[in-house]
Amino acid sequence: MSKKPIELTEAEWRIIKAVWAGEPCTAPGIQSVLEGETGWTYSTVRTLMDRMVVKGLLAAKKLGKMTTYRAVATPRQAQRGELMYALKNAFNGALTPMVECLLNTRDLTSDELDKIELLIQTKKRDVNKTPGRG
Amino acid sequence: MSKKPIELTEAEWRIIKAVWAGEPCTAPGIQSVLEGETGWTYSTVRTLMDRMVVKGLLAAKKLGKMTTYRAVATPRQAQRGELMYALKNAFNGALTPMVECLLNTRDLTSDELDKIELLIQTKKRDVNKTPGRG
DNA sequence: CACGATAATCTACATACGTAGAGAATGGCA
DNA sequence: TGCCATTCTCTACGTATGTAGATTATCGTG
Repeated sequence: MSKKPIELTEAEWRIIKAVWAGEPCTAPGIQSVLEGETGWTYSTVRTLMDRMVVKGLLAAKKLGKMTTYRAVATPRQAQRGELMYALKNAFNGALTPMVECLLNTRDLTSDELDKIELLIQTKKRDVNKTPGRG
Repeated sequence: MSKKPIELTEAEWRIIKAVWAGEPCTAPGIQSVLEGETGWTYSTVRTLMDRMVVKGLLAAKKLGKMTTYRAVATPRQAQRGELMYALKNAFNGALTPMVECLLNTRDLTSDELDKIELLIQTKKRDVNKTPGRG
């Protein structure tokens, strides 16, 4: 039942983010949105989108002469998939080292640190409420 | 000068982790280590390793009939690269949401939470010492 | 020195990915 | 109704990736 983790290439990320931003949408629409940053032609965008449909990342529906697309994968799922990939491969599933590496990745503002600390605190409260997993 | 971020495929991750674990090493050695989990033949392992040399991930040196390999990419670099990929594509560079998603990825033990909280606290102290960026 | 075990080299092939052109279809407007 | 613009469909091609077989070279041993 549980869908296996999603993995997206950079090109696919660009596409799906544009789709999320304006669902439902058309290939020409996405192309014009991405044209500036990528320089992709209509053909390129269309090919990518159709391949993503095959992969189950997007869904397409034909309306008259146009095809509209919407995302099947949610931002959460996609983000999760990316994280799982890194977690599994780069950190052998160990979450704390991954967080640590992330925190060292760049200088954090004290604002960011505060936010993250708050997240931890909230989590802690949850852990105490919800009986722990094994 | 600054090396551009490293990205590894799953196969490459397996290889490089085995290499890190026993540098310097040989292809037959890595193959026998990975045989159980992957079923890869010598040819497969060898091809992967040589391609990784071309990419600058590993370095090879010939000693008599054997070729020994060592990693060029460090674990830090490789992990960093993976993280950057996710950060850039899945989170548009926003670190806090990434940490948040990570924390929601699975139930954390209160031990893990403590460790992470400690990391934050340490960071906070650093921020106060080191003059902030911008 | 000849042979067998081990390692190496070369070649191959299917699938995925990035990128796109050429030509067909279709719908709206003059 | 015919033409033009818009969109679609098909095909293509180079590189990357996963996977590996066939053949050759080499080192140590008898």
